[in-house]
Amino acid sequence: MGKDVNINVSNGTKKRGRPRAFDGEAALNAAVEVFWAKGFERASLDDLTQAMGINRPSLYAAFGDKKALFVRALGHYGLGLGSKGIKAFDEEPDINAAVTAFLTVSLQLQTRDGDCAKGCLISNCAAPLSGILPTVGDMVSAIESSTTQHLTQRFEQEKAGCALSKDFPSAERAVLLSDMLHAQAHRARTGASRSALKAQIPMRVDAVLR
Amino acid sequence: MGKDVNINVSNGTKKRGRPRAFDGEAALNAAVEVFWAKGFERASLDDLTQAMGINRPSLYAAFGDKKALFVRALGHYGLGLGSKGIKAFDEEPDINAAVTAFLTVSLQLQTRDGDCAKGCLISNCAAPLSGILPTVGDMVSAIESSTTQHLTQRFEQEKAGCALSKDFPSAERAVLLSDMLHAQAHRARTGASRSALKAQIPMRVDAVLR
DNA sequence: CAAAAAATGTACTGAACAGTAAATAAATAT
DNA sequence: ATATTTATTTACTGTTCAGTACATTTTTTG
Repeated sequence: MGKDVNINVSNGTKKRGRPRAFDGEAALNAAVEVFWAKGFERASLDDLTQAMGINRPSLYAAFGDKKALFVRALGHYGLGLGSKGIKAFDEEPDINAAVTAFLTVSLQLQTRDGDCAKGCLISNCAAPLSGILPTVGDMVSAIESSTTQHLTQRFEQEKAGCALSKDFPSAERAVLLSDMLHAQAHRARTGASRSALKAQIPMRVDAVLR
Repeated sequence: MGKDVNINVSNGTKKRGRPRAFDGEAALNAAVEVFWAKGFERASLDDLTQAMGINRPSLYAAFGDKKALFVRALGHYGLGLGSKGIKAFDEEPDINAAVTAFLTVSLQLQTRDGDCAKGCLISNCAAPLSGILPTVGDMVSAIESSTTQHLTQRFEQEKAGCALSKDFPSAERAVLLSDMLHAQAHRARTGASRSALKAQIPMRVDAVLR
């Protein structure tokens, strides 16, 4: 298979030993899908190794045990798919359009086509584990407070630019917008259709921006 | 043990056979606690039977299998603990106080003292199972749409009584209030303190009532 | 061309788990 | 009294699962 040369990116020297036959990022993407669809407990190692296209010892060597893999998958999701909403938010110059884009892009993810998992890996799979795998609870809190801070900063900028009134409670509304995201994920998980949730976005935007 | 007489409540005639040595409602309450704390998959039958104070065959005879027990526990929670918020809502004549009470009483439940489970059995344990145990998804939807309808009716009454403006979008705001409940549960589950969440209640009430 | 290092493939292990069989106990019905 | 019905007790069954031992393959180092 692998006719590649092992390159250690940090200093350019070649790595000893047999090279990996799989792409770590692609494997993580596959793990995300499995955990997202089945949750932590129901995702068996057979499910994971099959989806990731690697065998068990490779998984353990690369990622540690199942809990560590879940943590890696969660972080990968937070930086990848899970951040698409906030990126869309950043790209909209108008604050109303930005909040709308945040919810709309997130909704696309929460109600994907096909038989893939609905909802959100963080809200629906990781959060329920909070009391059980302590690392997971801390990670969820960290991801969310980071998002909230980011939203708060943007609201403060808009106040400076007079797009929002001077007494706009930025931090509170950032929490509220984050709550809207979780609520949307909850509805998507429990079967609400994309069109039904899309119709609710103006109401949610209004709740955030007054 | 049981020196009781078997009474069939429906017609007063005595029931054949050995009487049950346990109280079905108390057993369900115990099952609720176990599922709430551990989730469906991590709650083992040893956990359940120990907490419920019955042995395995009695559990299977009384409730069916583990899935059926979860469904029963979920329904029991929905009618019992899970409805305390809506009851508090109904008892407050002022609409602002009612919405506040709805969130406050729910928060007590979501952040109980001791080492018991935080959050909500519906939001944090049942909803994640939606795609996996179809019955559960349908039950969650049913419980929530019932709550939303109830809230909507009250809002409409308040409009008739002029406590809310004529153009108040009752149905939308009922959904929004239900969303606030889920968001609070999510925060509680992931470690937010009761006092921190209590401080956010006025903001959430404001989002619902304008 | 060895020797060392690192990854892969196969097959296994011990534990935990959901569900059940069979015997026993406690009540009512005739 | 005896039979019938229903619940409890104990012990078991077959399966699934996370994690690992061991041999093999592929690479770099000397």
